[in-house]
Amino acid sequence: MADRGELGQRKAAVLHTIVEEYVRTGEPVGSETIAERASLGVSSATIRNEMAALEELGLLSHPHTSAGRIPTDAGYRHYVDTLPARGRLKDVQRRAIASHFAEAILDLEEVLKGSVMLLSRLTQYAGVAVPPGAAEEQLVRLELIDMGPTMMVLAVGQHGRVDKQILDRPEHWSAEAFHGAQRKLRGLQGKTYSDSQAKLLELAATVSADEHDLLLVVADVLRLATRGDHATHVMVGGVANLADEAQTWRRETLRRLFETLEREQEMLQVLHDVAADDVSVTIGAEHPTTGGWEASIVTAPFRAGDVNLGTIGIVGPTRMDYLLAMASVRAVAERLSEAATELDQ
Amino acid sequence: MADRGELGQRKAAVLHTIVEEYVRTGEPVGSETIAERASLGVSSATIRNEMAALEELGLLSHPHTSAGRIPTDAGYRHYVDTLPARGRLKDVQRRAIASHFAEAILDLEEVLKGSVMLLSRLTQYAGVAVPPGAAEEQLVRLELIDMGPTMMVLAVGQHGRVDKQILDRPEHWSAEAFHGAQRKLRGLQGKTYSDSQAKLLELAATVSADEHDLLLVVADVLRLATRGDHATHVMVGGVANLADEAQTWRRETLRRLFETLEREQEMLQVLHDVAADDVSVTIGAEHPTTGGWEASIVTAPFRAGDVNLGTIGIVGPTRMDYLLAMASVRAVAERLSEAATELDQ
DNA sequence: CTTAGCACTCTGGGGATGAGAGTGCCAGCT
DNA sequence: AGCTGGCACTCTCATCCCCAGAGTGCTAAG
Repeated sequence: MADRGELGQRKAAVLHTIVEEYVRTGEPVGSETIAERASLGVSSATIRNEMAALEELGLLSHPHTSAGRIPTDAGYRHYVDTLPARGRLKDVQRRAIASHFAEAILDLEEVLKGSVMLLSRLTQYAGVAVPPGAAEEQLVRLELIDMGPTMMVLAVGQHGRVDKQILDRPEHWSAEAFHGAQRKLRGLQGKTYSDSQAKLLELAATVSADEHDLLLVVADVLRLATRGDHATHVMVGGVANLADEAQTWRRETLRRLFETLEREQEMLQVLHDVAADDVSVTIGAEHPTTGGWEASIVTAPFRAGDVNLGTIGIVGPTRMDYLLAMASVRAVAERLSEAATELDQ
Repeated sequence: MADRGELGQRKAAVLHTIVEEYVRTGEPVGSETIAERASLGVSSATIRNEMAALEELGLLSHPHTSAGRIPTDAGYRHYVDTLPARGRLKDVQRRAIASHFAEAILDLEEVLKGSVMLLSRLTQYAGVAVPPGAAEEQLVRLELIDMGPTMMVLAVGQHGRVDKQILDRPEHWSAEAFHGAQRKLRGLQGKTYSDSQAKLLELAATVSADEHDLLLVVADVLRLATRGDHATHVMVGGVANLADEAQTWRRETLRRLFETLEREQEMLQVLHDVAADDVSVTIGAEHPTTGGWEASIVTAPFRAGDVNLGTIGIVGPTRMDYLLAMASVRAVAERLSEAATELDQ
């Protein structure tokens, strides 16, 4: 067996057992328990020495003298980083995932919503997702619609994305400018969002001032749609799980957690910060925002081919079943990537 | 002063004082307190007699022998029904509402979302809303878009509503049928959703089988859009307020409350059940669903002219500041109606 | 009908206590 | 040198008791 981290094999084993036991029961774990559970062939006294050392290293903590140990954030971190194997989901869970992805995918957004709920059911935590930006998606419709006193910019993407924005008509309004703009927009159908946006800025320079304004407004709608980091809806689902009795959060912490989950901008920021190439785990105070709520985040990106589309994951207590969470998020993200890749062709 | 309900003036006054005091402090209210607060000119002994009678009537209850009284659901009901006057909002609150509706309304859906959050901030409870169905809205676009292996039905309403649905192509697919359908749909622009739906069913009878299928699919999308009771998104906002420490809910109750708030269908059902012409209050067990969570719902419809569009309101604990809640909901619903009416022209 | 007075009830906080869990350390063993 | 049994020590938590305080319900008198 290889060394785990820099701890030495036995310390690592002790740490792992403590994390798993604590996650399972919610009670601080004593040396006896570990001596029984982890088959290390040493007595509880030896375990006690190891635990003292682990506490010295900042990986464990002591609620009080005569209680067992609980992992610190750093302890969880070490545990997660030295997990010997990927978690395997149970058959029920695999079936749940399979059946969720069984039908042909029509609308990625719908599937994503469903996946968030699926993750929340699998893990009993809250599911979150950042849907794809539209940059490389092709436009199948791009319209400026006259709605009497207002106008609507409407963009429809190849994969079913629809962006709309309703705006006041610009002050300088003329039917010719409007029709001119409409015609130019029609010419952009088939191009990608970002190409169209660039093209619009170009075109805007060549036309009348009135039409110029209109085209810029449309360009701005496209800009917002392409930026994954703004004005996107963060999807959140299954938050009721966080209010479960099993969770140890105090009311005030729970409240702040819910508040953040509701603030899309803040959640986007958090999810953006924790994004990584593979399954990523952020534990408690590792992120300034989550530090305030004793929560951990497990996310993974999903892709179409090689391009990252978005992020999906879960939010739960630091005392989390990381193996389950990581396996679930990984599995769902993979299926989602397959689905998105297929859709992309 | 008129009789309040069938209780007699003094009993009603005692009940009102108990409700207000209990809502304010969260503590059971004793006879002394009432004798001081309600200036009835009688002693606490008399109040005690009245309280015993009110308890007999099922309007008050006793946590234990030597505690004060707290209102039952029926007690709150009587209180709400015999409120002497409409609540007046404080200046800050009126200003918050005014400033929220200060800008010209462009997109009713956006305004509605904002209004839900506004209500949740005003009352410190959770805001909810059922957005309008589309029945009487005019279609400004109705399209069938070829998206390769799938197709999208896209409907855009006069007031900014956008409905989309992505579907598999029907088995019997032909370019002619598709173009035929597209042409017919274009002819429906300017009509209302429900007229268009009816017209589509008519048209479907007169065309080829392939085209028939396409038109029916579109008709079904319109049908869903017009039904306020299905496939609509219930808007929910400010749920974090419900997790506040001041709320007395047990964890399990809180959890069930959140669960229901997340289930759109169930919330739609509840909000549909409690809907009324004016501000409506549903207290605790008065509704089977809310009975389970010791919560009350205050809602009001909003209208454009005379037609009901949707419902907006709040969900909070039965121990709620009903005066504030009703005044806030009423004020926001009124402003919303004004805005919607203006938009309608 | 109202009220003062009073006995009674129940809660909740404040010790006190003891069992139990778990630690830390030491001395002896391998 | 590392492991272990043994043991004293510490701290929590549940329990019990007790009492003050709040509030009631009833009675008898105004």
